[in-house]
Amino acid sequence: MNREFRRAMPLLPISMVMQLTELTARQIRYYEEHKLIEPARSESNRRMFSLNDVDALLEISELLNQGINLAGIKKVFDLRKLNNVKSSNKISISDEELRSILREEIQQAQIMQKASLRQGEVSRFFQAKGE
DNA sequence: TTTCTAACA
DNA sequence: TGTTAGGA
Repeated sequence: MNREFRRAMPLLPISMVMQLTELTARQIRYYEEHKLIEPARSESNRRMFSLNDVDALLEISELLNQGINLAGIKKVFDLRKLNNVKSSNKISISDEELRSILREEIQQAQIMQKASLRQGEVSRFFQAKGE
């Protein structure tokens, strides 16, 4: 149980995490606001990230690129916790179920994209009608 | 110099 | 999300 301890050790300042994840400070802080990560704080209130935080952020950007929104990512993370909490509690959620949910999230994201396009067309229509 | 919070032409 | 102000 030493590796876990090291991975959870807050060591990196936000500047390092920015380079490691290619994310902007704004994004990193934003994800923290939404509880996707919970970096520790130094005595001077500076965020101190652990390797676990870096991994989480890398995964967040991946899922984001796949079209999933923060709410979806939050679900995926929460489900994973619920699934990990104290050894794989016998039944809990299977890997297959987790992937299934992830698939649905991606689908929903695609649907939302199409919806946005339609909304754009609709708004253009009204603008044209007004002009 | 670096990072923090809050806020928005 | 970007960006910036103002403080630590």
